[in-house]
Amino acid sequence: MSIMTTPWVPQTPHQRAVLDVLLSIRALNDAMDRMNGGMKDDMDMNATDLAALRMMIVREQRGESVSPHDIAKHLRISTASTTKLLDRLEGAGYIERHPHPRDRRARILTLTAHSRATFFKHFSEHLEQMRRVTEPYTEDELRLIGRYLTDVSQAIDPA
Amino acid sequence: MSIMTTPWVPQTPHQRAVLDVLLSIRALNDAMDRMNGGMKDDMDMNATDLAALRMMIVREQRGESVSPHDIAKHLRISTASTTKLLDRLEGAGYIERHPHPRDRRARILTLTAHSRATFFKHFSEHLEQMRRVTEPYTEDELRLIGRYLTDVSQAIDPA
DNA sequence: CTATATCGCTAGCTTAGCTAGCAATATCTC
DNA sequence: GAGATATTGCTAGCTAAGCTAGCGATATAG
Repeated sequence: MSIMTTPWVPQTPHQRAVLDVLLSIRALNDAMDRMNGGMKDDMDMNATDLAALRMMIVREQRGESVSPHDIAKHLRISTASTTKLLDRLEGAGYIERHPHPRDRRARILTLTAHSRATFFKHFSEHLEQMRRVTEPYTEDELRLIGRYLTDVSQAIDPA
Repeated sequence: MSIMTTPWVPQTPHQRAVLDVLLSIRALNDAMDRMNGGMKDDMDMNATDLAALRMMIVREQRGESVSPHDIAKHLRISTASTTKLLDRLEGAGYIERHPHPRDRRARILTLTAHSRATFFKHFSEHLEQMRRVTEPYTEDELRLIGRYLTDVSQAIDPA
């Protein structure tokens, strides 16, 4: 059985360490599921809408713009579902739809200040706990960890 | 704005490093959203059912048993929705409902071999990529990373 | 032993995702 | 340029998945 979920038995301490890290990533995924579940309750929002918000926050941080199509691709839902999702988010004052400057079919989506504030308000408790466990590490260690996390993100989602 | 989503401006290189790590965790969460979206498509399954499966796999790895109630709490859905979810998973041959040995009201849920095999089959490509980026790190580095990831999981979801 | 709480379920309602298809616009091909 | 084709986001109507209310069976507290 274990050979199915984790396809090899580690032969060396290094392989064992690799496996442990991969397992801890799965556990982290699971913990994040739970955190997202909690936020969805607290913000009175469904899981998909919250994931869309999270995606927009990440994109904004990178200085990238977001279109309805981007949301659909990211969440793997249809563009029709995306329209409804955006209606909900816009109705609740979380986002705004703006015309694209060059393509008159397209829209540019932006977060409202209210959206960022609300998201942060509900995320801050978790953030505080995360900061608490992060701070004890040295700068070099943090750089290593940051690099690894970025590597994994890219491995998981090359786009 | 940035002061809203990330409530402080780092003053020292160490604080900057902490912030970078926290941001990369958010990016990882985002990448996992996308990975889960892909798997849900490939396995022809909805996001919640897949999250339930993921949770059961993690619990199994820890040697813990899972009840319908555990699923409801984990995913923050009602027990009624959980019953339907379990009907779907059972119907598709992913799980089995067994009687609890001591409590005749309760059930014990188990994964089928088919379930583990299917999950792994669709997860393996991502796993391979993750292993590829993980392997170059030294044993000591991996232990550090593993420890941090476990810390963060616990910080996010103490239960 | 009675009273209360818990477990998982059913019934019926509501919400959110899907397919099909459209108008408007952009881009490709000649 | 002109016509064909592709893309963007939307509406309409259907299907699926979550919710509340409440139930029978069983366990536990007083």
